[in-house]
Amino acid sequence: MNKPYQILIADDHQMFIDGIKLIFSNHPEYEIVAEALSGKDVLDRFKTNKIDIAILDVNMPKPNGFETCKIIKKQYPDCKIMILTMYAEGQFLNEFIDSGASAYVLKNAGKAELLRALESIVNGQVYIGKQLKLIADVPEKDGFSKSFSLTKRELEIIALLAKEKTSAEIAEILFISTYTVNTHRKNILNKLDVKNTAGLIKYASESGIV
Amino acid sequence: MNKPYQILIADDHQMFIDGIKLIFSNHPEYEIVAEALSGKDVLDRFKTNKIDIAILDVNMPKPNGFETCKIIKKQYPDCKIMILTMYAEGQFLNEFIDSGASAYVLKNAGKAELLRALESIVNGQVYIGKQLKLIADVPEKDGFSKSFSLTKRELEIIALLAKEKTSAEIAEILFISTYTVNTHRKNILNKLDVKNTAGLIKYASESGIV
DNA sequence: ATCACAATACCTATTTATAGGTATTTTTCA
DNA sequence: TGAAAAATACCTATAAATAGGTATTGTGAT
Repeated sequence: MNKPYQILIADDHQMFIDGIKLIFSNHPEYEIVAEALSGKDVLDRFKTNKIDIAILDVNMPKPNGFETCKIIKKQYPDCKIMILTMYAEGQFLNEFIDSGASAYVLKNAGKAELLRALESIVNGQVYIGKQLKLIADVPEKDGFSKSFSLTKRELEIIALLAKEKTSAEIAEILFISTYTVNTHRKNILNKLDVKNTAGLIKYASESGIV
Repeated sequence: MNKPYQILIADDHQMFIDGIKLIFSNHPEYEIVAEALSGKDVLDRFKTNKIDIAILDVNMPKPNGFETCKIIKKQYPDCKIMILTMYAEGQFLNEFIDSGASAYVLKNAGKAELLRALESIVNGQVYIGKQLKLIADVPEKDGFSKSFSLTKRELEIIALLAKEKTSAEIAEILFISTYTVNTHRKNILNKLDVKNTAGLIKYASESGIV
């Protein structure tokens, strides 16, 4: 086997770092050689360790994930970087593209997706978490660029539809008019280019947002 | 109707117990007659209650799920036991078989699977969660995969619903009456214990049917 | 041969979803 | 601050789904 990839993990919560370490514990192709609790920490670790892949939390203190990423990329252009984020916020997409990172994944993505993202990275590809792709205008790599972006509200409504709620029930839960819910549903169906709720739920399920 | 099955739930997190109770709240065929927060608790409850089915968390304190299970089985061989686990860990499979339990299900399995597992149990079958079966290489004895008892026709209709077809379209494709399609849909919703097509497609998607 | 189940079909009533609009207010960002 | 995007709301009409039934025919297993 090749030498394992040397990985740095950075997050301001030690527990989260431990969780990630656990995932890697039975994956000898990756070796965690450094941990950091802040952006400044990360840069220090880079001075003493050889890092192949850095996994950075967006919401890290001092220089945040994206800022840290840019600095690293300038000094160590060969290092691949994965950005982890807590919430599916679309506005960070531009920052992500700017930062030069190779992967953008939700924290609650689960083990399988984390490993898939790493695999993409080591193969020189860019990986964007499925949930994040839904809310961002990301061109699909296979020519057909399905370009849509679901808003926060639309994602809320999808989540409730997946819980078998009717428009009227959703309206009550969100304190808005049933008319509004139906408008949102109309827009969602158009954006995702599906014909009905069945298609919508199937799409959402496959994309990992429900 | 027959007398409801008397159920005990054991988990060291009260919130989880409450969640399970909610699932049963509109299933009068099951009645929760006891709760326990530890293995020792469970054994105490057995002394005062008649229990038909015990639902035990693996990671319970004192005697854990499997140990508790063995003790119960020795004293109350007629009691059926369902073991719940947080993670899809294969190494517990042997313990499960040893323990004499009747069902082994992931905690995040969802309502439908929980109910299906219970149905299997009361029919004297052994049920192993789909995700667990995948990692455990359990031979497909007759009855395992059939436990959710969807008919061939019902599966066809689910597949077409996932392709965004309406009842009328399905009727045309299958050369049957729309009435018949709707009857099937009614039966499917009942069997899977979902409220509408959204729930149906979500379930089908999670189960790998579509 | 009979029994259970699957598949079929029909009926009615009600609820919910979809499709076509228009239009105002609020938020976000350049 | 001004434009764009998001969220809101309303209206109407039709299509579709859901829920409650009942009932007949085919089919495979004991």
